Amino acid sequence: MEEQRPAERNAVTPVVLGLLSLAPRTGYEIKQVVDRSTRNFWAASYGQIYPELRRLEAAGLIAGQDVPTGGRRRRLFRLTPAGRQALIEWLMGRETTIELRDESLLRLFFADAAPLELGLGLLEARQRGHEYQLGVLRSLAELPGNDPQFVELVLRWGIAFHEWGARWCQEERARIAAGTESAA
Amino acid sequence: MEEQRPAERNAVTPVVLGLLSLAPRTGYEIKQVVDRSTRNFWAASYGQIYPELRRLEAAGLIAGQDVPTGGRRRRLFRLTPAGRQALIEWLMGRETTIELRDESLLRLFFADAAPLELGLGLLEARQRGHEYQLGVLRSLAELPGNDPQFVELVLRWGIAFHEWGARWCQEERARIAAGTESAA
DNA sequence: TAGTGCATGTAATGCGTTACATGATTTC
DNA sequence: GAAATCATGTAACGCATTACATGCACTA
Repeated sequence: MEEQRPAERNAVTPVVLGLLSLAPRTGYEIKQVVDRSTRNFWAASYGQIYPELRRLEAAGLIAGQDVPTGGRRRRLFRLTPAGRQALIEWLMGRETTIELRDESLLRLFFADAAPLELGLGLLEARQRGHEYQLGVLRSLAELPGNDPQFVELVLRWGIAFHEWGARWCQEERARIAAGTESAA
Repeated sequence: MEEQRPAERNAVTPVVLGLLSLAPRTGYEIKQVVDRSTRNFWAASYGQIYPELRRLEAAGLIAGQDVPTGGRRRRLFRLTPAGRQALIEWLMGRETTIELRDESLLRLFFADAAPLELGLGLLEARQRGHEYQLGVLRSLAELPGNDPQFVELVLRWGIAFHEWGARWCQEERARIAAGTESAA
């Protein structure tokens, strides 16, 4: 028996619909924008994007038109009303996947197996990682042109998160160092 | 031409080595511990753990012995000196993968496509998620028995992170609500 | 004219989860 | 004696990344 497929969304569906809700784009452009914006909390690759664009067009959620540049073929997609509806339904969705794979935390977790200096070094490296990301995001925020408020909100989240993370590492390093002194 | 494989580590290698550095365990127990500790930042499944245990034993990094409980077979693994060395080398490693897949942030990012109340609802839902995780981790922290200091450090990280995250959501909700009032 | 960027697309690869199979032991 | 838990193990599945193939356009 064939299953009914209401929309059959997958991991890239919301990214494609969402980005097209902000502006019409080609598959190539979608990938570029993802790499400069959502990549840090939601990645997507060509191998997902192009098949998904065809699927969503067949489902009537997006509409593509050929807009060649000279002899170079180019297909621009825009969101249809049905697509906007699907996006909003996803926004209202209940279940929410959140997954983290953080090797830096894993190293910290097992740092008791090595001398204390190694653990302190891990904390310092983690702090530097936060500070680096902070630099990237801050330069993004300083770029001219104002984003929609929730896009800007998420950028602010990233900045605040890395600020917090760097501070936390700093404080814990001081804490451990202080504990070592009194024990010595 | 056959490649030289120095250790051929994969994603579960450090978890297995690390957990066995704390205590000898069976594959089943490793899975249990992972699900109660590292799962939130580094997951592992049976399909990875059991093959990896055999692989690591063949490589001499861990040693298994049969310790049946009555007629139920049971194989306990412990770290060898070579395994401890491999763990420390991983701890000193330079490249560090950090990946996040956070559908809640993705929804926020695209919330401009819907009425403002929906975006505020997303922030509130995110805050509740943080508060829920906070409850889980706090009850973990209150459990008797003291963990090694870096294990405890990572638990503190989780608690501090969710405290920060909940506070951030709260503040941004207030911020947006204030902005709406003055605009009205 | 060589190299980079725009643009589309797919095949192969690798990996992790899910689901299932098996069987013993403990608990209610 | 039924259900839950301990314990091991693997096959199938789904999914995402990587890598490659193709070809045009721009620029140094």
